[in-house]
Amino acid sequence: MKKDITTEQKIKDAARKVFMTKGFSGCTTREIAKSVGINVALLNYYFRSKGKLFELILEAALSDFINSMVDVFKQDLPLEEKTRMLIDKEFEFLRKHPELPLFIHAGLNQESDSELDQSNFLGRLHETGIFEECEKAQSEGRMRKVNMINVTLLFMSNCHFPIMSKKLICGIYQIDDNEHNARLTEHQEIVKEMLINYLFPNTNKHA
Amino acid sequence: MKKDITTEQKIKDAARKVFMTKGFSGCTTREIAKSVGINVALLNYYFRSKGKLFELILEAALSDFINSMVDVFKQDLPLEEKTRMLIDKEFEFLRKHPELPLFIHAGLNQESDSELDQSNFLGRLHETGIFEECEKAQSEGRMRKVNMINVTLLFMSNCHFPIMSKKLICGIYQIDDNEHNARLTEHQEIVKEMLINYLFPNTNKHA
DNA sequence: TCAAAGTTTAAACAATTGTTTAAAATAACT
DNA sequence: AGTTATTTTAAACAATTGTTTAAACTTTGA
Repeated sequence: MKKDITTEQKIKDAARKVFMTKGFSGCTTREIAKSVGINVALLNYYFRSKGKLFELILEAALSDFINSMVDVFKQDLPLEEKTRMLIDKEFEFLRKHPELPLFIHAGLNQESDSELDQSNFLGRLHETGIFEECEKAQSEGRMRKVNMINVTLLFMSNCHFPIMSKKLICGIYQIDDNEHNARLTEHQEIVKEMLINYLFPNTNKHA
Repeated sequence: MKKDITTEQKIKDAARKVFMTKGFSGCTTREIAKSVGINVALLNYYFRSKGKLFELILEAALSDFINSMVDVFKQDLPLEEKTRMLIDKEFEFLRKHPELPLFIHAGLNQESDSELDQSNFLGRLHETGIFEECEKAQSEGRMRKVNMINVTLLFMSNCHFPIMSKKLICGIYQIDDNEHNARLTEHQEIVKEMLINYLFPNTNKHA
C-alpha cells in the first residue's frame, strides 16, 4: 500500500521550508533529512544532490510566484480593476508565504540564471495579453505612459518589499507582529490608491 | 613604518565585499583571507571569529544605510524638497552599493536582532526632527495623514526594491546592464513624482 | 644592540560537510 | 512460495569547515 504522501514529496516539503528560512548554504542535507525523519542518503537517492534539490525548490517557488500574477491578468476585468485585484492577490499570497520574495532574490544570486530562463516568465506574461492591454490603454490616454518594466517595478516594489522587510521594520520601530500586521493591512490600501492614482490619473479623481 | 592601510582594515574591506555578495554562510574564512592575501589565522587574530567579523560588517552596513537617510533629514528644506532629495540620494547611494539592501535583509534573518537595537536607528531618526516635521505638515493638511511606518515603507519599497531586484528584472525581461540602468534612471523620476503626488496631493498639481 | 611586544605564518585540530557504498528491510510480482 | 526490484539504512568517504597552537618574522623602544 502506498502512503498518500510519498517520501519524495515529504523531502520536498521539508527542503522547501528549510531552504526558505535558511537559504542554500545556510542549512545542511542532514538538517533537512532530520526534519523529515529519514536517513541522509535518501536525499541523494531521490534527488541527485543538494544543489539539484535546491534548484527544484527555487523553480517551484518561481512558479508559484508567477502563477499568482498570471491568474489575475487572465481575468476579464477593466484594467483598473485588474490593478486592484493584482495588489490584493499579491498581498494575500505573500502574507501566506512571507519568506518567498527574499528566498527568490537570494536564491537567484546563488544560482546561475538558468532558472529564470526555463520558468518562461516573460512568455507566460505575454500569453495573458496584459502588455497589449496596457499598450492600448496608454495610447488611449487612460493609462500613464510608463515603460512596462517600470510598471512591473512599481507593483513588485510596493507589494514585495513591505513583506520582506518585516524584520527590518519591526527592528527599527520596535513593533510586534500584531502591529506589523496592522501596518501591512493599511499599506495594502495605500499602495492600491497610490498606484491607481499614478497609473490612471484621469479615472480616479475624488474631490 | 606603518602601512597607510592597516591589515585590519584590509580584512574588513575584503570581508565586506565577500559577505555582501555571498552572505555569511555562503563564504569561508579562507576565501576572505585569500582575497586579502594573508593567512587564515590572522582573521581570528584581529577579529575573534567569523561571526564577530560578520556582525561588524553588518553593523557598518546598517550604519551607512542610516547615515544616508539622516543626512537628508537634517537639511533645512521644505518637506517636499526633502522628499525629492531623499529619493535622489537613496538612488544615488544604493546604485553605488547595490548589494547592500539584500545583504541587510538576509543578514538580519541570519543574526539575532541585537544589531538593529544597538544601531539606534529610531533614535537617530528622531534626532533629525523629521517625525515632528511630518506631524506638523499632516495636521496643517499639507501632507496626507499616513502612519510614519507606512511612509517609511513607501520610501524604502520604491528605492530599495528596484535596486535589489536587478537579477530578477534582467532575467524576466531579458535585458542587459545598460537597459537596466536606463530603467533605474527613469524609475527614480517616476518614484519621485508618484510619492510626492501621493503624500502632498495639494501642493503638486500640474494641469 | 637586544629583548620585549606585536604581527604573521604553517600546521594541525576536531567537527561537519555532501556524497557514496554496501548491506538490510520492504514491496511487488509471478 | 520465492525471486526481483524498490526503498531505506548505517557506516564510511574524502574534502572542507572554523579555530587553535606554536613557532617564525617584524617592529618597537630603551
